[in-house]
Amino acid sequence: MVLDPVVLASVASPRRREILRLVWTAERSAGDIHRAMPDVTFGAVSLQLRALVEAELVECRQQSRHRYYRARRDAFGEVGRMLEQMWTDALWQLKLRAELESTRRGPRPRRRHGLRRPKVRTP
Amino acid sequence: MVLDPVVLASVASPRRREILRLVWTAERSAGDIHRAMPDVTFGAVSLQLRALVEAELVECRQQSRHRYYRARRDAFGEVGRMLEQMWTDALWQLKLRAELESTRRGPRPRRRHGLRRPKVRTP
DNA sequence: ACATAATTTTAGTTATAACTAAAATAACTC
DNA sequence: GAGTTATTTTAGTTATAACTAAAATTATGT
Repeated sequence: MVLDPVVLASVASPRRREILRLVWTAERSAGDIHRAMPDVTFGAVSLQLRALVEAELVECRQQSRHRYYRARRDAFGEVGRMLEQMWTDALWQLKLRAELESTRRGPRPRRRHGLRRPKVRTP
Repeated sequence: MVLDPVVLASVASPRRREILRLVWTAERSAGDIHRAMPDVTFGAVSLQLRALVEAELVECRQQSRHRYYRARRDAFGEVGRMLEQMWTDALWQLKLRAELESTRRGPRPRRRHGLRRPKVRTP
């Protein structure tokens, strides 16, 4: 099995690597994954999960209201071992945060309409 | 040496992989590289070469009017072996062309000003 | 049937990668 | 120093990845 460009493109994104790390050894629900990534919206996580499923790198199982995702580790070939090795680095989280910050696209999160704090009256 | 995100991002681009293949085992001049890639302008090649040099994955030597580029193979770690393996695949060129087509950005090449064909008079 | 919870989908935004064309630079030749 | 060759740089274009907010969907409990 030769190195697949789809695998390369998928793991080149720090956000997708973050998700892959979470679903690498155990399955996790979408909400669970989102709670581990407080710097993005649920929608953004859902879209990346869809991309990973479409790339056939992650699979999804539905049970009641939840959807559980997990990595298809065998689909990564040698890259899988490299990722695992990467995650043993004590600094990987720090490096990941830095990369996420520096490569961020799209609008920055604004306060959601329904969660706006009520104005505090200054008497 | 752990897997470097810079290496990942660099080799995730099919255009840069194409260049890396050309400068992997021997050094080549910029013009030489461009002649092997007739679907892009010289400028585009030059910019990708600069990106690879800045990522410290390629080095450049100047001699008279030419600049010779070559890959710093040791900087790729395990990914280097994976690329080499990829290039042994009989279909890699075909797959690369397909990927280049499908991921193309920017304006399509237009006929250059100076190379415009003169109008043929229809008497 | 209705409310709630989990998740996806849609429509719109932003930043940027990857290109183009053309101008600029640098080194050589005459 | 004018012309030629090799290459880089600049300014502008285009397509798209990665996001947001909000609406829609789906399943479950009451």
